[in-house]
Amino acid sequence: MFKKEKNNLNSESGEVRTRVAPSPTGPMHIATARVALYNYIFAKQNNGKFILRIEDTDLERSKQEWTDEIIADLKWLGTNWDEGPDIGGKFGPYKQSQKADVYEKYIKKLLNEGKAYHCFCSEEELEAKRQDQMTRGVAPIYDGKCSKLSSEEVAKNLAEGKKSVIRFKVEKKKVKFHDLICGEVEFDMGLLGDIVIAKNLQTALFHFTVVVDDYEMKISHIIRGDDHLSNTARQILIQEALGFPRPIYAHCPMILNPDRSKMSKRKNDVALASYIKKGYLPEAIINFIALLGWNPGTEREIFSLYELEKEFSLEKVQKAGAVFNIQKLDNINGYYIREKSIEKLTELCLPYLIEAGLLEKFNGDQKIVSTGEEITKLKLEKIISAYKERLKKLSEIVELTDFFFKDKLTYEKELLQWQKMSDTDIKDSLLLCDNILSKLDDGAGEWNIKKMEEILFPEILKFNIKKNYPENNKGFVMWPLRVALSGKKASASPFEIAEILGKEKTLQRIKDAINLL
RNA sequence: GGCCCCGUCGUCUAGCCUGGUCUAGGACAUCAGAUUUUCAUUCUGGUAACCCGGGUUCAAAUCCCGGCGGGGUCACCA
Repeated sequence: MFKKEKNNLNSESGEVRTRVAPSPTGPMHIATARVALYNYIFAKQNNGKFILRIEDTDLERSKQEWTDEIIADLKWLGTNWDEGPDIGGKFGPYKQSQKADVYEKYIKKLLNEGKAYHCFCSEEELEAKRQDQMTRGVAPIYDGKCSKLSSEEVAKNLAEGKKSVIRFKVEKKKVKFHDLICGEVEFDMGLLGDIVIAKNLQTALFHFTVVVDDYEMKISHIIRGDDHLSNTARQILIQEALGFPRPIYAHCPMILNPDRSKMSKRKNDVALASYIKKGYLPEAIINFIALLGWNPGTEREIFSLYELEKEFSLEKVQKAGAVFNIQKLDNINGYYIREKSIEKLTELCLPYLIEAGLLEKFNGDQKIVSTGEEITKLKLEKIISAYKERLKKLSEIVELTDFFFKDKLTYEKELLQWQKMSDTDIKDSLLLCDNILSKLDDGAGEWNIKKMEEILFPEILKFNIKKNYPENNKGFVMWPLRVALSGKKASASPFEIAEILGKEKTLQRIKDAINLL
């Protein structure tokens, strides 16, 4: 792949204005998030404006709830838009559904100038023709039948109320345009049929509304997905017919499934909302999607949104699609989790613990655990702290720490076994823990990790000698203790857990384990 | 099928424009080791790629041509 030639990224004159134009027909796609990010950053670095436009012309499929989700998602990412209708002092999104009159004006203009025409072909008729073309191995395009209708026939059909759509006459010529990412692109429009730009005067369709809105919103740069590359030529033709200036285009490569097809919900989780729910941090998502198809040309990989505004450049965006690699996302997310302060991380984890029913309600600083017991903010922070390094995503906090919030633990007794210990050995080991740890004076502040190590470690040595275990292998005591306290084979240090659990609960759990044997 | 785009480790990529410094660099994943009571973190090391074939050249991942492969798009969706 060759480097794109350098471009003056600013439009000829005036302000840089970019937009993201999702359609609210489902959850916001992760690819939309990336396109939004690129548009946002590009606008920021050029002192321009970033705009959100909801493309809800398809009334049947568009839903307000999805619009709400798009808004929430964008805010979550931190890619706020700079303009829009006033909604209680804040910027709302522009919505195409509210602009029918504007589109109608332009549709009429094209109709009057003979650049568009009414088409009375039925969908069945069209479908049949398409099938025929396909079987003959020709490109399935509209034959332009209705463009040949006389104005009398059209008037007659219209008067009869015959169902029609409005088609744009596609000029049979080559359309060439420059793309900031793809370079020079050329399409032969002779290969395309006349496109439907509106179902009727009141209902304009995608290709048309995009062109009109980008003009009316004075969009200077259109940064969007690669899948729109071939749409661009048609839209340029509509622009020309309407006498609009041509914006600057930049088509980003697709985000791919592992099999290299366009990332789709059938093969992947594509909704940004679902990543939010799983507990990915906005910093991580931003960083990760920015890197999907772009890199700074250095070996640096960690970027905040603010830093991206400084470093990002469209020239360094790849032309090839990029596979969405969840492992890399997890890695970056883990990094940002580790970067969080304990206070902040605890706050972020709280909703997950509550949703899982581990924590019930708040009582000022005290949180009520599902068992009815109260837990202090400090203790909660200790729990989170113990698991900070193990967290890849926030939702994992539940399975990692649930045992802190339960009364009784359930686990297989086999789990208590370290190497080839017999039940008696395990019992002896646990009895040792019970015996030694119970000596610690809780009231005197002795119940802490340091003290536990101090008194138990020498005893482990003796225990190992007595049992003929390798002297330095603390596992013969620590492993059964870990399982007794957590019920899990992977956990934080048993002492760390014991300290958080407190003396009473710790000893109780050790006894519970002994009873299992 | 037509048209368009793309092709460096498994994945994201640096290098390509301006050929030699590339025995191809980094990151994730993976493997091994260190630390450790487990997992994780951290650190060290390893395995692993220029799609193929021609051509140009003293020299090609880099330039040219041809194949092959992958993807996108061809709606009264966006």
